[in-house]
Amino acid sequence: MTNLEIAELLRDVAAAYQLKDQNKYKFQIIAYERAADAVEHATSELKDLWDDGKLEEVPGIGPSIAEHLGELFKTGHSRHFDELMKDIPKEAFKLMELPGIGIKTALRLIAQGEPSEVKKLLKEVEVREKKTKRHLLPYAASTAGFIIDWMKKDKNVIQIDPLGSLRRNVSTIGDIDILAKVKGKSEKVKVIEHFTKYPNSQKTIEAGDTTASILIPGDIQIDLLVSTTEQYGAALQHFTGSKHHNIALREFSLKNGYSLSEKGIREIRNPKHEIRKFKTEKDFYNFLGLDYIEPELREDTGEIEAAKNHSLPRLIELTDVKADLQIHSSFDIETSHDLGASSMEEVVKKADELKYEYIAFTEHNPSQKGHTDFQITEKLKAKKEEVEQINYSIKNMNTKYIRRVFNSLEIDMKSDGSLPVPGEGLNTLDFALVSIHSNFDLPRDVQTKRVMAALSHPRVKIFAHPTGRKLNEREGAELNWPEIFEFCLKNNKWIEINCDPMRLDLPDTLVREAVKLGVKLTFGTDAHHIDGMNNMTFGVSVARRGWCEKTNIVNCLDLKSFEKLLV
DNA sequence: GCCGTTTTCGGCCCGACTGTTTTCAGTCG
Repeated sequence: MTNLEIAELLRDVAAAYQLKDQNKYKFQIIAYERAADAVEHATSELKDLWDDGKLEEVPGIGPSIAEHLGELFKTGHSRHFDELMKDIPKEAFKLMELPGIGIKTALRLIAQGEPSEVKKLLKEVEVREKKTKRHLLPYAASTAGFIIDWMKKDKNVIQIDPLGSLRRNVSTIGDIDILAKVKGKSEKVKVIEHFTKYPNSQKTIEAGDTTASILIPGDIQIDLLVSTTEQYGAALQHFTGSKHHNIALREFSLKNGYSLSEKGIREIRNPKHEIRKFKTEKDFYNFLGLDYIEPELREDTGEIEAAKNHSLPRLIELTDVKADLQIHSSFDIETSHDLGASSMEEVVKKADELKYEYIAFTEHNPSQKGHTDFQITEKLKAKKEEVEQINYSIKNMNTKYIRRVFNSLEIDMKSDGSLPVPGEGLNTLDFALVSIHSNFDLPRDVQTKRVMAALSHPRVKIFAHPTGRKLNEREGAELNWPEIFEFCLKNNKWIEINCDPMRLDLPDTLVREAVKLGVKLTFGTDAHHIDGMNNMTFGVSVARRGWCEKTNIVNCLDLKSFEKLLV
C-alpha cells in the first residue's frame, strides 16, 4: 500500500467515526484526520517505517493507529477498521471525493437519491480521478498572473498577492488563491463582483461578503479573499497557510492566551477587548513573539519552534547561485538519450547573462548500442577538446561573469549500478553525474545498492534527479534515503536538486532531511535549450522549502572553492 | 486517539459559505 492509499483509508476511518456518536468520538475523528495528513506528508513509505519498527515516529500516529496499521501490513486487513466500516457502502467513500460531499451527504444521496443520480456522480468521481492532476508551479504562476492583471483593472484594488501553495512555492498547485487589499467594506462588494466577472470564468462556485471562488477552464479553482488595509497582514498570513502551519500557530498562540484569525489577534482573557489588527505579516508574527517566517517554511515542520528560538535558517536566494551544474549542449557525441538544442557558445553567453561564474556541460553518455568502448572513449576525447577550446575562447568572448566551463557527463547507470562508460572515457571528464533512466521499480534494497555502486567511481560526484519522479506522471524509485545520505556524506558525493519544473527532484521533504544531515546539494536545470536555464528559480524554491542556506549548495561556491573540491 | 516549556490527564484552531437551516449542520480551507 502506498502512503496515499493509507492516507485515504485513514480519512475513511475518520468518516466512519463521524457516523457514530459525534460527541463521543469527536477527537477520534480529528486524530484520524491528522494521522492521514501526517501520512501524506511523510518522507518515507509507511510500510518501510513499519519494517524498521518506526511507525510511531510519525507525528500523529500513536500506539493505537500504529497497531492497526501493523495488522494491515501483516495480514492485509485491520479488524478494527473493517468493523468500523462494515455497514457503510463503498460508494459512499467514493462520493466523498467530490467537493461539497461529506460522509453524511454521501449516505443521504445513496439512501434517498435516484440510483441513476448516484451512478452519475460515481462516474464524475472516476473522471475526476483521471484528471485530478495538480498544476506545475510555472503554469499556476502564469495563470495567477492573468487574474491578477484582471483584478488590477478595478480601481478599488490597492494591492493584490498570490497566496496559498503558490506563494509557498510548492512544486504542484491545486487551487489558486489570491488576496486583494481594499479601503473599506463597500469596496469589498465591488471587488468581489469584479472578480466573478472575470472573462475566462466558467462558473461562480461561491460568492460571499469577503471571499469568492470561480472555476476557469481546465477545472482550475480560483479563490479570492478581500481584506482591508488595516487587516491585510493577518489576512495574508491566514490565506498563505499552510493549513498545518496555521493550526500549529493557533495552538501555540492559545497557550499564550491569544486566538488568531484572518481578522487579527484576540486576547482570550479580555473577550470584550477589540481585535488587534496588523498591516503586515511581520508585525503579526512579531506580536506573537516569533521571528518572521518565510512562506516556504510554513508547513508545520518545526518552523514555529525555530522562529521562537531565533534559529530560522537564512534561506538561499537565486542571486546566491554561481553556477548551473547540469546543461545539455548540441555537441553531438551520439548520446543514449536526447541531445540539447543550443550550441556550447550560446549556452556560455546565456550563463554570462545569468551572472554565473562557471557551468558544466553534461550531455548524456554515448550510447552503448552501436559503440565499442573504444569508440565511446573517442567521442568523449572529442568533447573534451571542444570544451578546452571553449575555455580558451571565453577570454575573447566579451563576457563579464563566466570564467570556466567544466567537461562533465550525465551517465545513465545500468541496472546493476555499473557505468556504460569505460574507465579511460571517465578519465576525460572533470567530474560526472549519474542518474536512473530505467528499472525504476527495483526493490528498495536492490535500488539502493545500485545507486551506491554507480556513485562509487571517483570521477562521479553527483546523483542527478535522484528519485526519477515526474510530477503527475510517475512516482520515483524507492530508495533507502538514510543509507544514501550516509554514503554521500562519507564519500563526499553530492545530490542534485533538478530544476526542471516537471521533476523538482530531489523533492523538498528529502532536501530537508539532507540539510539536517549536512549532505551537500547541487542545482542543475537539466536545460536542453538555453531557455531551460531560466528554471533555476524553481530549484531555488525547492531548496528554500527544504530549509537550505547557501552553504548547503555546492553551486554557491565561487569558482576557486569549487575547483578545490574536484581535486 | 494523540500529545506535553503551564499537563502522563485533560485538553484538542477558526471562520466563511451554502442550503431549506427559521438558529444550524455540513463542508471547506
